[in-house]
Amino acid sequence: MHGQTSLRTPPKPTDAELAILRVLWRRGPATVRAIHDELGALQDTGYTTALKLLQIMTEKGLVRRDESARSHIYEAQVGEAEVQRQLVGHLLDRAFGGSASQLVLQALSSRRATPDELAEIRHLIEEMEARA
Amino acid sequence: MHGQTSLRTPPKPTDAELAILRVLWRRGPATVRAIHDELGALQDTGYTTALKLLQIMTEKGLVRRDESARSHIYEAQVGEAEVQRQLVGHLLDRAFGGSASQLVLQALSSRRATPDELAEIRHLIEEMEARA
DNA sequence: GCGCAAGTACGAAAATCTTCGTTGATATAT
DNA sequence: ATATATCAACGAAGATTTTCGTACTTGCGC
Repeated sequence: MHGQTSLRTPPKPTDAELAILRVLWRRGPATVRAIHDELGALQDTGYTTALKLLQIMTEKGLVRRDESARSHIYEAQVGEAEVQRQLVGHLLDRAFGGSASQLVLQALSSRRATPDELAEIRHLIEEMEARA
Repeated sequence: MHGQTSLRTPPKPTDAELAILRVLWRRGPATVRAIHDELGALQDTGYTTALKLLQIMTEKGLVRRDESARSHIYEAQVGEAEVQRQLVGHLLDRAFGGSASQLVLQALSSRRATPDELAEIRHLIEEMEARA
């Protein structure tokens, strides 16, 4: 055959692809029209651009397509947490020499976290420390 | 006047550019030859590839070039922490909807941190909480 | 001085990513 | 049933990134 019906981990999504995945993760399966409308609030790209991206994402295995209806329904085929880990791991290697604490440090200095968030992170750390 | 002698923040470095910046951050100012040799341990690209990248990075303001000697000396013009914050901030927006705690969570599940690192992060959190 | 080694500059190819126009098919409203 | 709107497919242009090959320059050894 030819297409990427590979069983491997799908490639790292690009920026434009990630924007679409975020819509799918939030809204669940959707048509190109719905996705484009949702995106349109922030971006200003044409309908066929979203369509083309979704076709490419299907080949890459990032989304799955239900063609039973005239308006195809697209659904994320990669999980949000999975992709997040992939991207964080990539950044960790590329820019932080693998040091998670350095990344956390910069994350927290890059955005002021809310007290609730800080408490949440602290609990997470404490749990990990207890477990170790 | 033509080149980017802009006063603005330099653009986000690409992957290949970041690999070079990492060498410069670690070793300090260096020639193309030295950078290429250092890179060559991991990558397998030609000398002129590194040269071209450094020329482009100079235009972008990511590095500065001292042309006084025949072998030009390149030096990082952006700080490591600065770029790290830029990249983390970008990832935060693109993939985590701005939620630093979610990013920290995935960072720590993507790489197991050492007890020392965990303690370091916890102290950082406690400091931030005390300050708030 | 001459030739070789090492350097920079430049153009351009290859790969990837983003964007859209056009075409042809299908449903919908009148 | 005919016109209109909606949709998928496709090709291709434009942008960016990564990669070299080639040409030109300059220093150095002999």
